[in-house]
Amino acid sequence: MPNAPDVLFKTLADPTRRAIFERLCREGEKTVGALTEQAGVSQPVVSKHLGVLKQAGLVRDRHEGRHTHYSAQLDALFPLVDWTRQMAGFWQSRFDDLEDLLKRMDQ
Amino acid sequence: MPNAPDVLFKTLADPTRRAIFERLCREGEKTVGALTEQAGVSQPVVSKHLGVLKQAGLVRDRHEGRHTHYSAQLDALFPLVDWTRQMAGFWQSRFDDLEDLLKRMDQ
DNA sequence: ATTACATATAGCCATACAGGTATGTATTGA
DNA sequence: TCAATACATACCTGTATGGCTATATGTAAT
Repeated sequence: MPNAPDVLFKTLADPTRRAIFERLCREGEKTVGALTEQAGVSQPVVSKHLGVLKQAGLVRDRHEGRHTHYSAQLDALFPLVDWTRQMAGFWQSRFDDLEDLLKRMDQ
Repeated sequence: MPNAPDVLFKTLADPTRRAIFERLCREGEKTVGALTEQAGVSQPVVSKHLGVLKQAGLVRDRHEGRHTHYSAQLDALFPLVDWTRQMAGFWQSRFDDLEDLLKRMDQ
């Protein structure tokens, strides 16, 4: 049972795949063909990466005739932000604990 | 030439390794032995993961006799925060562009 | 109907890597 | 000095997966 951060880290760990996602963030909706032109890999590979991104909720697809338009779903990144915040939070609270300890020792 | 987000995503993509890092964030400095007890994998595997985390700058080690204490280096997460912010920023600016366009069309 | 085009799927291959066991290297203690 | 402990390294193995080509599917155009 992979949790949200797990899926996100795994999905974004591949440079090619992350580059596709970044481009969708920067430039908005794009077709598979347009993405393939700059991806440096074959069209089937791009399709596969888009499938993984979609599975992770990071992109949406919209069919229009024989074209498929993909766009980034930014809210899917929230678990990542949340995870980072948690890590920072743990860090901070341990720091607070230390401060508390030092204060108590000071008395 | 892997950039910072690349290394971080790759390093944190493995659940076992990320769990080790999370534990160091939550509970602070720990020895390899202590980490191994709860990691669910053998000691050599834990050592290897710690090596990867260290390579990524996510942990520091401190030698004390025959013990090695590892601790999380939270600032190493910054490129991740930065990357997320960038993605959100692109999204936002494209949104602003759209708003601008609509405003111009409104006139 | 037929052809061209856009994308998805299937199947294959090579490589990366997480995990294991065995062993090496230091350091402590008897 | 010798045994025990703590960790790191070496080496092997199985599996996951990113890449490819070939092909299927579905849509537009002629």
